[in-house]
Amino acid sequence: MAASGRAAGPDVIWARPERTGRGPRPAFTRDEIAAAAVRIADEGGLAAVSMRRVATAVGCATMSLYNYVPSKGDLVDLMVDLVGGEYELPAEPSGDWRADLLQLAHQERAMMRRHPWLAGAVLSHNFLGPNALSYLEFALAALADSGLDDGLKMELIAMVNGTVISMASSELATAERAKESGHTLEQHRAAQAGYLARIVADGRHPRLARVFADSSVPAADEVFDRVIGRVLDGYAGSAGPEPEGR
Amino acid sequence: MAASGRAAGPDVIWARPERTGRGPRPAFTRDEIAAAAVRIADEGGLAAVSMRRVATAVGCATMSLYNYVPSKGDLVDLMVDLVGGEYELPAEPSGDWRADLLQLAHQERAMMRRHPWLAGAVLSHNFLGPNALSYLEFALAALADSGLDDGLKMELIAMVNGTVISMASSELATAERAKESGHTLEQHRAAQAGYLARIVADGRHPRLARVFADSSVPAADEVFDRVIGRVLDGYAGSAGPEPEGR
DNA sequence: ACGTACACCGTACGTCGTGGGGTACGGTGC
DNA sequence: GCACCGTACCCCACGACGTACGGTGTACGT
Repeated sequence: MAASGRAAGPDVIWARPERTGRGPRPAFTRDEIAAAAVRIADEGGLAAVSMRRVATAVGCATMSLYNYVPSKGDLVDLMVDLVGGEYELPAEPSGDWRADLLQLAHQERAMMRRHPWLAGAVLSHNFLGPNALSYLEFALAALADSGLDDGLKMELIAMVNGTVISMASSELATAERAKESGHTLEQHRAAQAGYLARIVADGRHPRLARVFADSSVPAADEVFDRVIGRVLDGYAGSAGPEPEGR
Repeated sequence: MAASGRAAGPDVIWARPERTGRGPRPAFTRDEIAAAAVRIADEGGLAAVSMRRVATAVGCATMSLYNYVPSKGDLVDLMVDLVGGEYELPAEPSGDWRADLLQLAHQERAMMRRHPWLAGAVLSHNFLGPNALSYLEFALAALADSGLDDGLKMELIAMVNGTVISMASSELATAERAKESGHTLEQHRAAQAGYLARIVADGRHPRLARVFADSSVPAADEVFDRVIGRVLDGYAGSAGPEPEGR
């Protein structure tokens, strides 16, 4: 009665055991398959990840993948969590929660650049896999002595995450657009500037015109640090009633 | 020489004239087509938007759409900018820039709920169409007397945008997940809680366990206002050297 | 040792975006 | 007024997609 063709198992891929003990030994692991999918996505975008391509990459027939993964959506879940394992989480927080969160943000940004499909994937598949949970646990540990209550801790973590994703997305989307129109990034920027100049020339967007006139396009790295710092500062003042011995 | 099969025209859909004057009169306008596509996406997600479905919706053959739109990607551009026209921008800013930006954020959030596909679409197709430019112009006008320099104004606008999108995305992604697994939102939340409880039970995520234990799930609306307010506050202190009569 | 659950895979169905090419229409230049 | 030709329209077709189905062989639990 429930949905269409979902199997009887749980609807969370990580709650589904990888092996039941019966029958022939599987030739691969989920991680191998997910890793192959990640490789494909890294150099062709998420759209290039097809069951056929993943299958040939790992070396099996297309339909054999369905012995490991109930559907393609779950494969993307696995991909997201697999790259989530690339976080290098220290065993213990440093004691400076601002520095720790900034470090996490830097790592996340680097991951988004290594895996340009990641930003889009996490937004539509925001389920918490094991690696995401480890990340969360560490971030919470880093915020342990921040004075924030639990709700604010989660809020801040989500905020940092969202900010990183949104900054990375806009970077990546323009790069993507440039690539698919066959231009270099500079050609694309120039074309876009020309388009905007033509639009703005009608005089109905005076402020926009002034902003675009001195388009300095500041170094993205500095902007990133500044914005994340601002987010952290915004929460730093919200410490709870108990005094902290700073 | 340039790309593969791009037509000779400009690579920005809005720079392409809708009618050149020669040949038979077009039966539709781009806006009609985009509106049909929006209707389809509203009730089936962006994945439900196919050239065939849009064509039957407007009442023409599939391939006839390509007389109006060079590719499906450009159709999505048109869709994004079409709903961008739903902003109700006052003729003049109110004079309180915080209130104005909060108002814009509320409108944006409402749009994301009316059009659940929008969040994902703007992130991958972040090009500036006419309506997006009007939005930007108004936001800049609202920030005219904020004391922020132009770079910070744009940064703040992007930040508010990104925050709204990221909050909306996470809401929508869980709703989507619930729907496609055939559960109601409560069933889904319960299933997810059960999954997390089982994971967390191994004791290796103590802080996470505590956070999930008192999962209050606060009212989303309040959190939204609070977070946006925090973002605005974070920039309110960055006024430039010229004194403002606060 | 047996039975059976499961890994494997070939085939097939419906859908997708879109290229090619034929036909009818209607502004533009003589 | 007429010829021209760029454009709108549409049918057909291609390759790729996700995945349902059903058959075959293997190795574990009993």
